[in-house]
Amino acid sequence: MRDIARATGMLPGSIYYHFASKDALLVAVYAEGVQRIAGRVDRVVAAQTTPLKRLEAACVAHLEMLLADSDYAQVVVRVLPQDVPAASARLTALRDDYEARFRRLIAALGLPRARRRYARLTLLGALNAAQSWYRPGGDAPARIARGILACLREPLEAAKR
Amino acid sequence: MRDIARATGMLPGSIYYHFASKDALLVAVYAEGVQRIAGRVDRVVAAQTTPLKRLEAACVAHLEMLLADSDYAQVVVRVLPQDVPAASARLTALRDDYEARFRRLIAALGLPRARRRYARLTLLGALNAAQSWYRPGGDAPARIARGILACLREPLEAAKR
DNA sequence: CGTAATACCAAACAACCGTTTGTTTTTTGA
DNA sequence: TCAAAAAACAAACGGTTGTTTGGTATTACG
Repeated sequence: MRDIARATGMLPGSIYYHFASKDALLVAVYAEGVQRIAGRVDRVVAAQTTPLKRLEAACVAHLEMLLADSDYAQVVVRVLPQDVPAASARLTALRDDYEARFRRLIAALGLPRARRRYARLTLLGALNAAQSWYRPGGDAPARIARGILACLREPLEAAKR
Repeated sequence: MRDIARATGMLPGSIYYHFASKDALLVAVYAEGVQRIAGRVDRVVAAQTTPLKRLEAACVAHLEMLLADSDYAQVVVRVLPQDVPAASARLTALRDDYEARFRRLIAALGLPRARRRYARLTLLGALNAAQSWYRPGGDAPARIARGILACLREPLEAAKR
């Protein structure tokens, strides 16, 4: 709280005029982060027409936000609802609401029902994990997103070259 | 440190006879966790002969350790090297050493070079993410591991039912 | 203009944190 | 058996933490 106060040019106590507690501030930042990512994803998805193009656009936007807007994204990805018992329900709701976008995008692909859930969890898990191994020098976020999506599109055992 | 002392029946200061600092203790737990997971993975991999069976066995063992032996696994998965600057090199080395197993297992599949890296990162990212959404009621760890691996084996756009 | 809401300051509170120091108990081995 | 090494205790250290309280500028508005 003292670090945040210094960064905003306030004294620590002044924060409590705006937020009831540290946890409440955390939730506000989390919500803002989710909203920023969701906003961008929604925008780029709307610009595409085929189910696959829409999913790809979502993955690229998701990862670009995760790796660029890193302060908010760090909170959204690394803070798990169970880390903040006092707000876990609220955080879970925000996360579920966001991930529903990918549920719908994947459902549009026409996969068998049983595979949809794992496709979503695999995709989001792999994308989010990129935040921990990404280094600015290597592949650009958009390329990484497409690389991960390609792993789900082209079978592992095919195409021995 | 006080919680750990209580759990081990010691006073807080006594821990410092065994470990130089809190970070040193963290590294020791991390190393022990990696060793436990790696040991089990190595054992089950050795029992399989084909490249694909070996990779599948590794995924199942990895996830079973992650979801069952949850105290050590929690440390190994959630603590990132950059979280502990004083020990980040040591943690990175441990993690790289473990993940090299998957690098080799995937290389044995005969994928084109360019795809191997993303296949590994996608697979490990998706498996590790399961730790945050897994709930004891649902699919068993082994089934989840196979479900995730199936996402990389069967193309996304195929098999409309 | 003046008053009331808004925003922030100044200072402290109590609890908690990782760690150190000197001492005592327990275990080991010659 | 008895000295030495190992292990744990007892108590505190200085610093950090989230938060509260009462006062003070600043702004908005009837």
